[in-house]
Formats: sequence, structure tokens, C-alpha cells
Amino acid sequence: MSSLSKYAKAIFDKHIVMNLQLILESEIKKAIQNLYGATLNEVEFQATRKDFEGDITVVIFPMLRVVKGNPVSIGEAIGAYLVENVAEVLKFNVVKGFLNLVLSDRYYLDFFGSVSDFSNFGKMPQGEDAMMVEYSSPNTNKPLHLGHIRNILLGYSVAEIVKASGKKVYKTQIINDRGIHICKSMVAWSTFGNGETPETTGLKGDKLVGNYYVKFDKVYKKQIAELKEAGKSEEEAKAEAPILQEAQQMLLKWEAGDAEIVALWKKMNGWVYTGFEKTYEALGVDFDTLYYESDTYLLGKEFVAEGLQTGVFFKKEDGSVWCDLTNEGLDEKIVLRSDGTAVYMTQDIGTAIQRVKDHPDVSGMIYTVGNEQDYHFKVLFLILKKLGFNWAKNLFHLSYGMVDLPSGKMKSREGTVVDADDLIEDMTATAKKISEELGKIDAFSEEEKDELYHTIGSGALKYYILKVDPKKRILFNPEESVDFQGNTGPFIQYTYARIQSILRKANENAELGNIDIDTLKNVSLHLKEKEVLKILQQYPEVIQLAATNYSPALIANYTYDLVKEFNSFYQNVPILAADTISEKQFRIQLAKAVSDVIKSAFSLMGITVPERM
RNA sequence: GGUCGCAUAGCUCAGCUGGAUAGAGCACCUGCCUUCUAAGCAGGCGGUCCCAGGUUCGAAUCCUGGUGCGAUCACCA
Repeated sequence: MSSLSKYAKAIFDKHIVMNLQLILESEIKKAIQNLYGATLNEVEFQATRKDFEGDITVVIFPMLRVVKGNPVSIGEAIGAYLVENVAEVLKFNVVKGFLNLVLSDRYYLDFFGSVSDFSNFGKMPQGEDAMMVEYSSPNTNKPLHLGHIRNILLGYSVAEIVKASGKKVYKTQIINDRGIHICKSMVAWSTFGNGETPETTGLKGDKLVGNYYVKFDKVYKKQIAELKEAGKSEEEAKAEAPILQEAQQMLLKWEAGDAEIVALWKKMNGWVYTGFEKTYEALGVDFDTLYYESDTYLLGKEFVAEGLQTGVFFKKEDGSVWCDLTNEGLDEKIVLRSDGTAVYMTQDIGTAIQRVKDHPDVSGMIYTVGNEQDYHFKVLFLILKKLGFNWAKNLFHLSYGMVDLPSGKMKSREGTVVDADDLIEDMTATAKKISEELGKIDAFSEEEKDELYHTIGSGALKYYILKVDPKKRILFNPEESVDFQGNTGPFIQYTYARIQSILRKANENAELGNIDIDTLKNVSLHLKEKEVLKILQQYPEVIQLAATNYSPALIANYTYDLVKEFNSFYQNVPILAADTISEKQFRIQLAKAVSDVIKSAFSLMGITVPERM
């Protein structure tokens, strides 16, 4: 158990219960002062291991620096002192240099009674300080795939977590809506499309456009082969292929504002956006504000010009503009081409500045982008600092590992991608299959069933992806379906549904009434109850930890621990059939609290929970 | 080659600021549905924490050097 963050402390202060760890720390310091005349700066705590009796453990070893003596006898002395002076400490034992403290039930019950609403437990009120979280930066020439799914789920979840940790959050994306890749789809469509539309083909807009991106590549490769046969070198062939030149012509026309080309661009991008909308909806994510590359690259150019004046950048003989980062241990980086056109970096400079202009309360930004762009963001952040923006010190690249297939990297042009919509559909189908086999929801309407399948299927997928540490790469094998048992989304959803079932029954019998402190006083805790309470108590701290580490995986692991402990309680301790009324009431409330926290934690991962399953 | 990241059970992953005998799930094996949903519970099997040094009372964790895998070092994004 790490020391509680100041946020968690604030939560406990708000409720009558003082954080015990703080009390223990100061009492232990007093004990050392009284017993040995020494001054202790810090006390190290950790959760007591399961195989020893106790709830919280004080590590004695670090004290040996200021107190000379045998760790066991020091532990004994502190333990005796605490039992004497701290009401919550019932008894203790010392194993080697570890002082295990057994806490009173009363301490845990006071904690439980002090939280009036577990559905908001651990979430801090939103402050003035705003963060902007960027995720899902799609190109508008092809549909979203599994790689985007990780990006989207991760970014969304981190945004929710940061929000819960007490910051205002704007969710945004940068849409790469211009450039040669878009023109490729446009050329292919106008040449081979025969006026096809999403309406005439019944295809999702992004799929339709993606097909023409693939078509372009096919034709391009064929033309290269033909040119090589006619005696051209590989390089010449690649540069001279007519369809590529056509795309390049189109880009020039687009930049010149050619009305016909711009109209085509708008039409095809419109199809793609409609398609993306559907995918985002299926994933249950949203955005507060959108940015388009076509809108921000010009602002980037302005600031490059300004930086050139102030000496942040320099111009080479050919007219290209660079930033010298050799003092920072990096290379020189281009920020404007010799022909004056913008590069990726130019646009990103512009976008960042635009965002803060539009949202003056933004004091930092989080970019959810794959780790292949680590270098790019290192450079971007440095440049923004050099340009003198004070928010530049609060920029963070949420860098995540690639999602690879057993066959290697996914490539859109070669059709070796796991399509986002297909994957969600597959997961839903698997959920359906399993649900039907179990046959528990035969009473559901067709509509309710479909909703449930989607809840479970997408829950399985989201949990599967989010439970992994973001910086690690994921190897995804489409042949082996995502699990629905063990450490999975459906397992946790199932626990939630079982609790709801109990609550419904309790409600029918009017046993759900608010628990009062007097009832709690008469309860003596079962070991399993105590374990569940211990984990519940950690939730506020886990949110803060997940926020500072930008890691939904911490929320996932926490939820799993909570659910595992609860299931053990559920299976071993009767709830509705408890011996006494006060026990029954308490256990119902405990179950409810657990389900509230499950729902809350899952919402931080963008996962919904079913009432029955 | 330079830089950055990763390496823990057969597989997928936890392991917080260094602390006790390194933990889960899947798979495999045993039990448990006439009591609240068995997508569950209880238990078993399974480890040279990549290797070698170092710091420390104590290292999977920190440092150095290797090895392996990945990324990056474009007037691509």
C-alpha cells in the first residue's frame, strides 16, 4: 500500500474518518521519539501479505538508520505502543522486520458508513485547469482498424480518468483530411468509380473510399510493372506512373482551390465522416471539439515565419526552414519545405497553438499516438517550448505499443488489417453464441438481447485491450477469440449483473433501505467482508494513480481485484440469507457499493454494464 | 550504426516510491449447482523474473555492460 495521495486524503477528511495511515505515521514517530529518542522522517507501510495475520504492515528496516537495535524488538515495542495509543489497532505480530497490525472492524465500518454514495466515490470535482486529450487521428482515405481501436479506447479512457481525477477535459481529434493519400482515393474513384456512392452500393462511406484507395494501389503497382518492362528503372517507374502523376496533379489543384476538385474532396470526405461516426458510435466514444489539418496548417506556417524572425528557426540556401536541435541531443528538423509547403510538423505546431487559442483554459495536452512517433513528439514539444509557449511544458505524448498480428504488421493497402467494424461485430457474435449456449436470457426481447450482446462483446474487446500496459505492444490473434472467462470484461460484467439480481430481490422485500450507523455498530465483520472493504477503500487512490500514469490498465487491474474478492465473498457468505437483519442489511449495502464501483470504474474505461446477463 | 522502448509460468498479463515464500487468468488436473445467476467458487500442477556485474541490511524493481525483439533516425504522415 503506497502512501495516500493528497487527493485521497482530502476525500477522507471530508468524511469524518481521518486517514488511519496518517494517524499511524504520526503515532509511530512519537513512539520512536519516546522509546528511543530518535526522529523518524518517514514510515513505510504496505498491505499485509495474505499468509500473515493483519491488515496493514509497517516495515521496520528503514528505521534502523536512525534507531540502532534488533528489528524484531523494535517492531514489538512499536506494536505495543500502537495497541496502547491507537484505538483502531487491535493487536499486532512481528515477523522478521515486519510489524503486522490488525485493525478493528470499527475502522472499516466507519469508512464504509462515511461514504454516502459509492457511485461518485473517488471522483474529484472538476477544477479550473483543463487538459486537452487528442485521440483517434484518422486519415480520411480508409476505414478504421484494430490499431485505431487501441488508440481510440486508450485516449477515451485516459480522458475519462483525468476528468475523474479532478481536471476539466476536452476530447479532440486531428483529422488528416488533406494530402496526397486522400487524392489517391479521389483519383481512383473518379476514374473507376462509375459514380458509385454509399447509397448505391450499400457500403459504409469509409469502406467505399477505402476500396478506392486499395484500387489506386493495385493500378499503381501494375503501371510500375509495365513501365519497368518497357525499360524504366524502379525509381523512374515509381515516379512516372500515370496514376500517381494524376494524384499529384490533383493535390496541386486542391491546394489552388480548384472548385471541382474541392467539391469532390468534400463529397468523399463527407462519406468517410459518416462512416467514422458509425464506428465511434459502436465504440461508444465521443469528442468535444474537432480539428482538421486543412484548417491548421496555415497557422503553423505563420508561426514558422515568426520563429524565423526570432531566431528559433533558420533558413537553408534552398529556402527550406529548419530547427536546430543539436544542443538538445537531437538532429536538425525541417519545419517547412523548400517550395514553401507545410510538413507534418508545421501542421502540428499550428494545431497546438490553435487549440489553446480556442480554449484558453487549456494548460496542457495529451496526444494519444503510437510509439512509432516518439521522436516526432519529442521534437514537437521542444519546438513549442522554444517558441515560448508556457503550456508547452505540460504536453504529454501518450505513446502506446503497436497492435501486431501473428503475420506481422497490419497494412491497409495490402488488406492485412483487422477492420474495426468487423471486429466489433465478431465480438458481438461471440457474445451471442455464448449467451445462447448458457440460455439465461431467454425471456429477453430481441432488442434487449441485441443490446446485451453488444454490451458484452464490446466490453470483452475493450477490457482485453485496456488491461494491457499502454506502452507494451499487443499481439492480436484473430484466430483465437478474446476470452470471456477469468480476467475479462464479461467476468466483471457478470459480477455486476449478479449483484443487481440481489438488489432487485432485496428491493422487492423492501430490504434496500439506507443503512444507518447504528446498524453498522452491531455488525462484526466476516473476513471476506473486510477484504472487500479494504479494496473498496483504495479506489480514490487508484484513480489518481491511473491519472498521473495515464494508464487505464491500473483501473482494469483494480476492478479485477475487487471483483475477484467480491466473488469469493459472494460464494462463501450468504447475503439475503444472512443470520441477522443487520448482517443482511450490511451485506446488501456492501454488494451495492461494489457494484457502484464496478460501474464507475468501467465507465472510466468506456465499458457499460448489464443489469442481467 | 546512433537514439528510444520492451523482455516475469507452455500462452496472455499483474507486480505501486527497492521489502516477507514473485502473483492472476487461459490451458491441464480435482472437487462444488434441492440456498442469492457455475461467464462462478475452492484447490492442484507450473518460474534460472533474458544474461553478467554493481549499489543495498534487502533487487523482478535502481545503475553499468551485454543478448534478443520492436520502433525511429525522410523536403512521408
